[in-house]
Amino acid sequence: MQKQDLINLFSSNSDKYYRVSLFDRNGFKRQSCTICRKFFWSINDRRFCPDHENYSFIGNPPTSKRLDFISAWNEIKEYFSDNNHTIIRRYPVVCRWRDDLYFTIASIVDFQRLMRGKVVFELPANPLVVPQICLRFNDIENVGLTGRHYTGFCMIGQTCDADAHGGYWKDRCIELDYGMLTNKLGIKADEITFVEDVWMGAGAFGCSLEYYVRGLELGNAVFTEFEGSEGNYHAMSNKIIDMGAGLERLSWITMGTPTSYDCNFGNVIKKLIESVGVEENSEFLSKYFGILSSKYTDYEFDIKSLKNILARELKVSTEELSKIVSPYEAIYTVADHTRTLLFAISDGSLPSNVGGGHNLRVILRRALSILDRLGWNIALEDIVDMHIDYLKSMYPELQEHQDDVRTVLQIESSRYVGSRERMDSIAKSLIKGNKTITVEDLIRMYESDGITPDFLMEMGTIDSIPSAFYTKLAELHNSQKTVQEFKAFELVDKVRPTKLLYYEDESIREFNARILKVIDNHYVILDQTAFYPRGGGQEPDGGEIEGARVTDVVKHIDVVIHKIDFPHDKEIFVEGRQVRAAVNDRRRSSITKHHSATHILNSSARNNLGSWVWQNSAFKDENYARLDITHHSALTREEIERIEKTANDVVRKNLPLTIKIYERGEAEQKYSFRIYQGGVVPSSNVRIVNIEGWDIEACGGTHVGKTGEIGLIKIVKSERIQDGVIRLEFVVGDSAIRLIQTQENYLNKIANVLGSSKEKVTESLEKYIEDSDATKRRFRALLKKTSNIIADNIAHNAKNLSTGIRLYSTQDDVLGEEYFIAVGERSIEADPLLIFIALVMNNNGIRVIVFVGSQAQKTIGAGRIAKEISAQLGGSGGGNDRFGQGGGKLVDSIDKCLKNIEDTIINMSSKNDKKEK
RNA sequence: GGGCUGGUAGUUCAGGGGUAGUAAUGUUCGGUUCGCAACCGAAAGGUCGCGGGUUCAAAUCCCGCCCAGUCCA
Repeated sequence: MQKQDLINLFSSNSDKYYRVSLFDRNGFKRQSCTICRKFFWSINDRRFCPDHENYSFIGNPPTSKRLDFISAWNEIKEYFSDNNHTIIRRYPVVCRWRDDLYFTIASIVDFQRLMRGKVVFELPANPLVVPQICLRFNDIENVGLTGRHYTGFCMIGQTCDADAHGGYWKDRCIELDYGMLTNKLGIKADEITFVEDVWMGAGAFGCSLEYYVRGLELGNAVFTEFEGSEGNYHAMSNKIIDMGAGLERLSWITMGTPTSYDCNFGNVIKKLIESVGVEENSEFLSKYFGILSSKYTDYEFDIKSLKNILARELKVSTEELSKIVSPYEAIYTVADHTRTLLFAISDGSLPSNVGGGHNLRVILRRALSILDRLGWNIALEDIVDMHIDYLKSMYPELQEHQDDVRTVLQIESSRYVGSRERMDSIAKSLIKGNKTITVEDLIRMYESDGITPDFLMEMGTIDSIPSAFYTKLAELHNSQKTVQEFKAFELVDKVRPTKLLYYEDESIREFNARILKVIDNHYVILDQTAFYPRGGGQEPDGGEIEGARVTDVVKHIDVVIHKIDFPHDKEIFVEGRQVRAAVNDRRRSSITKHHSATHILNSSARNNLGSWVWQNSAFKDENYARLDITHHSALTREEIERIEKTANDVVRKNLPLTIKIYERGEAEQKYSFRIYQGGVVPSSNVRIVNIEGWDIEACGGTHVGKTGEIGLIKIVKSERIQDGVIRLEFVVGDSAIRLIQTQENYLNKIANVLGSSKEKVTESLEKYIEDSDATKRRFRALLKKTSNIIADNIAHNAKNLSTGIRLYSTQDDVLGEEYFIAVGERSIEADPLLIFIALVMNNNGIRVIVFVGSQAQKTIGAGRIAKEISAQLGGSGGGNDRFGQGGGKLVDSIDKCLKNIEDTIINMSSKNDKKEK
C-alpha cells in the first residue's frame, strides 16, 4: 500500500476523516496547496501549504511568551496535567523492549510491544504525556548545519487509547493541541495550519493532522485506527492517538533564534562560544539560517551547493560565509552529539564498532574530529557536565550516571586518539611509498582499518574518490547471504498447548502424561510436561519417557516437543497412551544453579564495573555456563576477582529467590527496564525473578530457592568476544569443585616436573626460564670470544687436497647449528682456501652446514656442496657460493658420507667446468 | 554471527622458506662540553603472539587458537 493511495483515500472523505469539531467552531477552512495539491486547514486564506512557506519566525517569533527547552516543557506539562493527563517519565533511549530497534526513535515506541511480528499498544496510563528523548542517526550530516536537525531530540508524546477508560478521539485531541499552542505558547489562531496526512507502519495505519506555524512543523497528531493492508483492512478495537511534537521546535517558535540549537541547550552554546572565543554575529546568522531553512525544505539541494547560493544572496564570498558560519555549525554539532551521547550512555549503551554502538562511536568521533580540526581544547565529558547541569531538573536520572558517562567518554576519546594516530601513520606511509593507490587498496583500507577515502582526500593522499570504490564496496556487501533457518514442526500448530508442570512446581521430577502426537518416531508431544525446553539460554532437561532417553526438548510457540532416542518401543509411543516420565534430577539441578548464578554474576559485574553493564546473552548448561556482558574494555585479573568475590558473598548470604508473574506494564514501571537483561519478553505477562535485595530480572528459567544452594561460583575465563562485549565463563557447585580439583592436579604435576612445591612453583619456573636464558646468552658470548681461536685451529688442521684447496669436515651431536655457523664463518675468513663442512645431528635428522673460502669459491660453491651432501643423506639443500645449508634424514648414512666427503669434493671440483652460470 | 588486516628489539617498523635488521627511536657505556642540547663511537637488548602441520630447513607456507584493529549483519 502506497502512502499516496492512503492520502487519496482519506482526503476523498475529509469530512469523515479530517474535519474535527474545532475546525468548524473556529472557522478553519479546508484549502488545497496551489503547488503540491496537499489539503490543509487554516483560518486565513492561503495559496500554499506550509511546506512552501519561509521560516518567518526567525528574529520575529509569533508568540506572546519566550520559552527555552525546559520552560517550554514545564508549560506543556502543566497544561496536559491540568487536562487530566498523566505525566510519565521518559523511557530509556536504548530500546530494550523491542529487538527490532536499537534506539527509541519516537515517543509511541515506548508503548509498542511486538508479539509474533504484530505491534500491540500498552499504555501505563490513559491518556498520558511523555517527554521522550528520541535518537535518530539517519541524517547525521545535516545536524548542526540546517538549524533544526538533531541526532537526539525530545518528542512530547501525547498518547491515548481512544477506546479505553479516559480515552478520547480526534476532536478532543486537536482541541487540546490547539489549546496548547494558543493558551500556553501564546500563538494566535490564524498562525496555525493543519495539514492532512497519513501514517502507516507495522501493519497499522490511520490519518493524521500535522500542525505548522510559519512554515515550521510543530507536531503531528496520528490517529491509528485500521489494521491490515489496502483492500483488506479493518478497524482496530482500540484506536490509538499518537501525537508527537518536537519540544525543540516548540521552544524555537517562541524564541525565534537563528537556529533551534540556540534556545534548546540552555547556556551550553553560550559557554562553548565563550570558551573558544568565536565572534558573535547574530544578525547575519539570523538572516543566513532564515533563508537556509526556507530553501532547505525543498530538499532539492545538497547543503554545499545551497551555501553557494546563500553566499550570493547575502552578498559575501563563500569563504567569508564559511568563516562566519562554520564555527557555529561546529558548536551546534558538538552540542547535539554530546547531548545524545549523554542520554545513550546514561541509559546503558556503549560506543563500539557493532550494532547501535556504532552510531554512538560515529557521532563521538565526529564531535572529536570537529574539535580537533578547529584546535578547540574541550573535553566531551566537560560539555556533558554542562548539559546535565541544564537538564537535571527535567531528567534527574542523568546526574546519577554522571560519573559513568564521564568514564566512558574518556575511554572512547583516548581510543579515538589511538585510532587517529594509526590512520595518520598509514596515510603518511602511503604518501611516502609514492605508489599509485588502486581501488582494491582503498577497499582493503576501508574494510580492515576503517580508513575512509574522505580521510585520505583530507590528508592529500589521493586526489579524488574513484566511483568504482562505492560500486565495489556495495558488491562486496551484497554477496553476503543471510542464511535462513530451517523450521520444522508445521504439524505442531494443530496441537493444543502443553501444560507446563515446571512452572507449577519446579520440584516435579516424575510425572504421568498422555501422548498427544508422535512425529517421525522421534518427537513426542505430551499433554503436560515437567521437562524444561531449551530457551532463554537455558539448555533443556534430560531424562526418560517410558525408558526411552530424552535427548532434546524444544518449545514451538506453546507446545513442548521431546526428542527421544532410537531405538524405543514403538508399541508404547502411540498417540493417546498414558506414559510415565522422569526428569534427570542431577542435570536439572545443576543447570538451575548455573542459571541463578548467572543472575548473581550479572549484578555483581554491574556493581563492580559500572551501570553500562547489561547482559548481552547467556548460556547455561549442566557443567558450565557463560554470561556475556556489555563492557567497554577487557577485564583485568583484579576486576574478575572482585566480581567473583561479590557473587560468592551473595551466595553465602543465602538470599531467598522469589518468582512472581506481573502484568508487563506494571513490571516495567515498578522495576524499570533493568528487568530486560535476557532480552525482550514476548508475552503480556512477565515472570519476575527476584533475588531479594540483589537482582531483579524478567526470566522464564528455573531457579534455586535460596542462593546458598549454588554453593560456589567460579569464573573460569573472561574474554572479549567483540567490541563492547565481555564473555564470562563460569561453573558452580559440584562442577566448580571438580574444576578446582583438576587445576590442583595440574599444578601438582608442574611442581613435580620442576622438582618444586605448589607454593613455590612460579618462583621455580621463573628461575628455570631465567637460567635457560642466561645459559643461552653465555653460550653466545663464549662462542663470540672463542670462535676466532677455534677457527685458527680448524684452518690449521684442515686437510690439503690435491686440487690445492683445503677441507675440514666434522660431525657433531652436541654443539648445535649455531656453533658451526659461527665457527665456519670465522674459519673461511682465517683461510680463504678452506672448505668447511659440518654434519650436525638434531632431533629430526642431520643438518648440513657448508662454508667455502673466497679462494676456494673459484673452484666450487658452498650451495652445490650442501645440495650434493644432503642428497647423500636423503634430503636436499642449497645456498650461495660462500654459504650453503641443507640436510637429510638418513642418520645411518652419516659415517659413509663423512668417509666419502673428500672424494665427493674432489669429484665435484674436477667436474667444475663452469657449466653453471 | 560472517569477513578483512596486523602481531618481529623497551617503542615504531622493515624483511617474507636458507646465519634475525650496520633500520629509526629509546637504554647503557665512552668521546666532545663548565653544564645541557646536539654530535661522534661502541655495547646491550629477540621463545619473530601461541600450538600443530608441510619441508633437509618455517619468523616466512598451511591449519587451529590467542590478542588488537576494522567492515558487514
